[in-house]
Amino acid sequence: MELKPSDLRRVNVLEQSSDEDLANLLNNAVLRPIEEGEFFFLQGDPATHFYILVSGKAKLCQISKNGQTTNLRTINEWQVFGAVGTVRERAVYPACAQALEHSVALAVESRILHEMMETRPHLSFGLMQLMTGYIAELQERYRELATERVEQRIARAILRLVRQIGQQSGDAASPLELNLSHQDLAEATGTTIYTVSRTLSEWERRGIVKAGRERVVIRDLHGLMELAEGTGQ
Amino acid sequence: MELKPSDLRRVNVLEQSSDEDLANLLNNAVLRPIEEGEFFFLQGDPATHFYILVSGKAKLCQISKNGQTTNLRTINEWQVFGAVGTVRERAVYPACAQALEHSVALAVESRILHEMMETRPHLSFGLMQLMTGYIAELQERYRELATERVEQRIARAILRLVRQIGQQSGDAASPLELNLSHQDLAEATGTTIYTVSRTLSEWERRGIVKAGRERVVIRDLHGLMELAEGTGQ
DNA sequence: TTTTTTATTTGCGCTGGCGCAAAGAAAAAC
DNA sequence: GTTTTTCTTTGCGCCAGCGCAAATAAAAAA
Repeated sequence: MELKPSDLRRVNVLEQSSDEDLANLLNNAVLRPIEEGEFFFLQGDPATHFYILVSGKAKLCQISKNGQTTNLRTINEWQVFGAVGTVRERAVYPACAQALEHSVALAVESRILHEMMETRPHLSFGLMQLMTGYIAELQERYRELATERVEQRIARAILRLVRQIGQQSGDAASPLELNLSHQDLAEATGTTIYTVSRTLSEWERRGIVKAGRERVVIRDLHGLMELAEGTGQ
Repeated sequence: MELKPSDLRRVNVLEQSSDEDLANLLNNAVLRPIEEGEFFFLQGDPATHFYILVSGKAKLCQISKNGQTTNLRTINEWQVFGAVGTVRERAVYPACAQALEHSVALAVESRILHEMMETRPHLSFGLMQLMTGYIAELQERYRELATERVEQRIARAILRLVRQIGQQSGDAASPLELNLSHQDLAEATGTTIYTVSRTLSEWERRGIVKAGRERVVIRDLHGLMELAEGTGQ
């Protein structure tokens, strides 16, 4: 695979960048193909590069000492991740990035973007917008985890993914089918595969979803939204 | 109370700013005194201003529909909060800011800082450093909430506050006494006042802390750290 | 001082969700 | 095809933590 500078305009933060800048980024970057399940970087690694996901799908997660994984967010094509190093010298990644399928990311030296941001405010603003959006989502999910029941959190997680994918594909019609395992859902909502399974089974009985192996089909979007809102009880 | 431009250098982000810039900020700002329990802003309000806490203490929190409060972080003197509006037009605050005691904050028009950042990269980097630090903390707390027991989370919350205050006062000797109610701890760790009370009572029996009304004195810092690490079992 | 308010403690019962274990089902590898 | 691996389901027992209710204690107000 070969990337042209202009391809990078598909990245939100780089929309308005000049050809020279984009070429400069490419010159200080390498394409890193990563197999499913492998890591782009681990929590605690020196944040020497920031990444742009070129193809595939990945997730940001934290792994606790006892081996439990917590999903923080999913990363889709042309999204930036691991950008802490562009902001602070000798930073380390505060989470790990794992490929959910065979994926390719462009690893760009943090220093380069940092230097560019010195003179290109739109880059800083783009990155800050990413950060504030991410903070808002994290805060919301934190509150959910602290105050809501598992069923509600699973409903929200599914709807969040639906929105994310719909937004990315630009489709007006929501994709009512998701590829995600119970494991994924459990890690994203802070519960266990057993509880996810029981919850989905119950929903299937009620005609809200249809669950398959690593697949969830939404049958009653409205009903699911009610569950997410905690209405219904 | 009257603020001099140079006072603003106590704010991390503004350390390196020129006198003119600081004066400019002050000219577009007002001091807002807020009584204990009242709000600087609510979640969803238009983010027209960003704030610098001049005196007192505040917290960022979310309040869910059913009235439950979740504490996101505490804000100490000379810290910046509510800065989303400086990054994006027509942004709204993703959380609310509540005074924990009688407090005064400088409310600066978001637009001003935004304009300054166009030409002063160090401001952007300062703000981004705040954001990345906050993101790292949120991610960590999210994982804790998803994977750890209540006892461990309470221990961590207490230690976090100790570190925060020690860092702020610049004291080498940790302050082993905290002013915080069970309510605060419950909201910060996603549990209930009952469980906090039971946990502290148990710790008191074991000689780890001494609990009073809106007060926690740490007797055995090492023991508390072991609880936070999940060692001990 | 007394009264009122606010914070904390604790007994008690209950339940949401955990997690083992074992079986079933779908996919992948051979 | 068969075997192996991976994912899902479900019965079962259990317990961490919830939350009411009532008592107690400490502070604040009168």
